[in-house]
Amino acid sequence: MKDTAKILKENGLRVTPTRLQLLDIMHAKKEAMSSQDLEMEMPDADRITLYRTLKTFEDKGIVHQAVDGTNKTKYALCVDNCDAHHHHDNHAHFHCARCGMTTCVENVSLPKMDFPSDLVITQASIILHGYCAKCPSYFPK
Amino acid sequence: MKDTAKILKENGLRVTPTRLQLLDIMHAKKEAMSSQDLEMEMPDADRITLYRTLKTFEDKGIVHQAVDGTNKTKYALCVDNCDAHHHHDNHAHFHCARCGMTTCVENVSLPKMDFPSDLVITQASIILHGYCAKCPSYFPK
DNA sequence: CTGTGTGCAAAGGGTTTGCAAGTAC
DNA sequence: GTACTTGCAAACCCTTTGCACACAG
Repeated sequence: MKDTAKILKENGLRVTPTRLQLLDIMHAKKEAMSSQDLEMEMPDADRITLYRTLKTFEDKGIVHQAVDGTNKTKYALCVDNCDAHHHHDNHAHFHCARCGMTTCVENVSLPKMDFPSDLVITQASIILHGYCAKCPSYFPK
Repeated sequence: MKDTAKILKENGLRVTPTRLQLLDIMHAKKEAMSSQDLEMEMPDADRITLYRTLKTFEDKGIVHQAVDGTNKTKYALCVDNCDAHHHHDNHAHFHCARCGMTTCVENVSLPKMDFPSDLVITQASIILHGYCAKCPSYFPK
């Protein structure tokens, strides 16, 4: 059985062409993708089905939303330790100001900080803005 | 001249009731506010004018968008060192999972981290999720 | 066969645009 | 008076919902 199919089965989901293709694409592209990005990659798929599939995957903990400061909902595959009840999306997200690409940056973890004592912090995310390796910087140092 | 009016003049904007009221409200509330929040605070103002005013303020560097992970655009007054060309919104944003309130947390600065060397980082933001002082935690420690 | 998944149409919500009337300066 | 602002209507996304048909198991 293909890996992608296995992921679906493990989550109690039926194996359909659209779901397989969506998983394949998200696995191939390392970037976080918006619905529109995915729509362009999957011209044959129905847009509504795409929305529903993404929501289903999100509920099952297969994908998570990646916030990159653009106010566009983007999705990325979850790492292994996510499940339906709790997302562990503690890595940083990098957003390129030029090409708009968003990637997960695994090696940046949140350092210890002094939070205001009246706040209960359950999760912290980091968004990095800048220019990716393929895009020249507008403001070279 | 009122302070709020001065801000407008300094940015080459005409002093109008809507703009004064918007600035007053955002100054009074310390929280980051969405268009809908502002609309409720300003029942007399036209929604479209509100959108345009926010965009104008953003262009002039008077307000900035505060990303809090909710995919809702929220706005907050800029600190002094913002200008039209460059926002310096390096403080953290806290979002309460219960009441939805978003505030700027001034005292949390981004510690030094090891970023991937092929990325040029121009700005880093921190989003803190949790429960504010007014909201009891769902998961008490 | 049974329940899940899909596709189409339509509705919903937030945001932007065009244009004429109103207003700050 | 002139240019900037506003207000209304309409358009424009993006996303969700309803429902009948199709398909995986």
